[in-house]
Amino acid sequence: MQEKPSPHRGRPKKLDRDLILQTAMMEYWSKGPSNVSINDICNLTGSSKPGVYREFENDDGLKRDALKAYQALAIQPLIDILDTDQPVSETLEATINFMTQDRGSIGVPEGCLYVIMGAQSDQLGPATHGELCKIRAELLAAYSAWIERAKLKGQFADIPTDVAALFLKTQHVGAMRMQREGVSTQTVAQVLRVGFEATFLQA
Amino acid sequence: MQEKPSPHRGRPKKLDRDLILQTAMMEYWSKGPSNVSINDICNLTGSSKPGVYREFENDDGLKRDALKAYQALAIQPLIDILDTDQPVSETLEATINFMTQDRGSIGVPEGCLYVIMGAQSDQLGPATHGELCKIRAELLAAYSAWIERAKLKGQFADIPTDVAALFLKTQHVGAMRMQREGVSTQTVAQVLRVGFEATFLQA
DNA sequence: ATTTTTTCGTAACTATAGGTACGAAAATAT
DNA sequence: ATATTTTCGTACCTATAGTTACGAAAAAAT
Repeated sequence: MQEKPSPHRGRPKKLDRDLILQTAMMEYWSKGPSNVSINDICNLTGSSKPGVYREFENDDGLKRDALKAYQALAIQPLIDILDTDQPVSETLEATINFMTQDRGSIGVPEGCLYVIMGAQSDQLGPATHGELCKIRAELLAAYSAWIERAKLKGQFADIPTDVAALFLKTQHVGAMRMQREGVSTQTVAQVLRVGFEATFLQA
Repeated sequence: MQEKPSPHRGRPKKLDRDLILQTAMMEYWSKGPSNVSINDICNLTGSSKPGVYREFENDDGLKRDALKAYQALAIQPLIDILDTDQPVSETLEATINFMTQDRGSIGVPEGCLYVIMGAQSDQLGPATHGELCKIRAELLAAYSAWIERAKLKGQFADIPTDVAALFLKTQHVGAMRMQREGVSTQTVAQVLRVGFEATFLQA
């Protein structure tokens, strides 16, 4: 574990890449990507503008990397739940719990940055857009794999896998949207349950 | 029916309010509200900028009125379908048909301006935001009333009406989102069917 | 004709966004 | 010490957004 893969020459690096990334992610998440400028990020982190551009190339690059950070923080755990081989009903419970967990208590904004960016992709650059596509594919793949496994257990309704995956993602996105609009956690969970149980066959 | 409630004095009005409104609505709808400037609207309609401001007060006012025009064009018909007293299965069919009708053939963009604006409300002014809330309330009320009627007929699952209304709206919004992302009309219809039939009890 | 009323549209203003030129600063290597 | 390398950050540039000041134009009323 090398502390510094440090270049042995030149002025030492001051810019804190990770601080910028975390700050950007949280700002985009809570205020919406279009309401956060590079200037804002600079002021919040004490970085200089050229520094940020040197590190992330441009606005698009910063957004893409912030989205990557978000995927690691909040999407991958969901995928992991879906990938875990456990009874169908337990996966459903775990998924609902994950989606409706209290955000305030863990110091994280409502909603989902991936969903927000997806709904505002008309204002994003090609790099961020590409990352969005990648995450969408990963999520759909995770849903599809889980559905296939549930089908083998005879616990999933007779619905084409691709359609079912889109359906589940619709519920997911809908939950994030409602959460952002201020619908109570309890209600969101109830709505999710309606959707998830619609595809679920009691063993 | 008075052709002109015309002011009898002053320079005659040249500005075409309706042309601006229709143009703005279509542009917002197809490109996203934040990708259409007042300048664009002026160029497209041959209006002058101060003219537009005189008529709509500001950007927010224009967006609000464009959204109103959209509601009359594309939301009210859906509410009318829900309000029509007909067998539950027929309402479901009509709704799915309405949501997945071919847009190209009737010269109208994919997706739904109301859904788009709702997903980008962090970039909208108070007037447009207020109109969004109004439409959301109208839609939820229409869904709720329909659900109550279906329940009386014994054709709706045992789900709290407010939860069911949010669930149906989730399907609606999801369909519009998928349509915008390029999912085929057929697939969107299939996904909608999964959701709608989940709440439907055969008579 | 002249005044009054209403609308017109050119040409500005202001703010902020993304983005960069460039010389100074801080470290190592010679 | 000097040269080399790397990063730093002030100060700027450009584009475009929303918005408006203001004098001209076109009609009706006097």
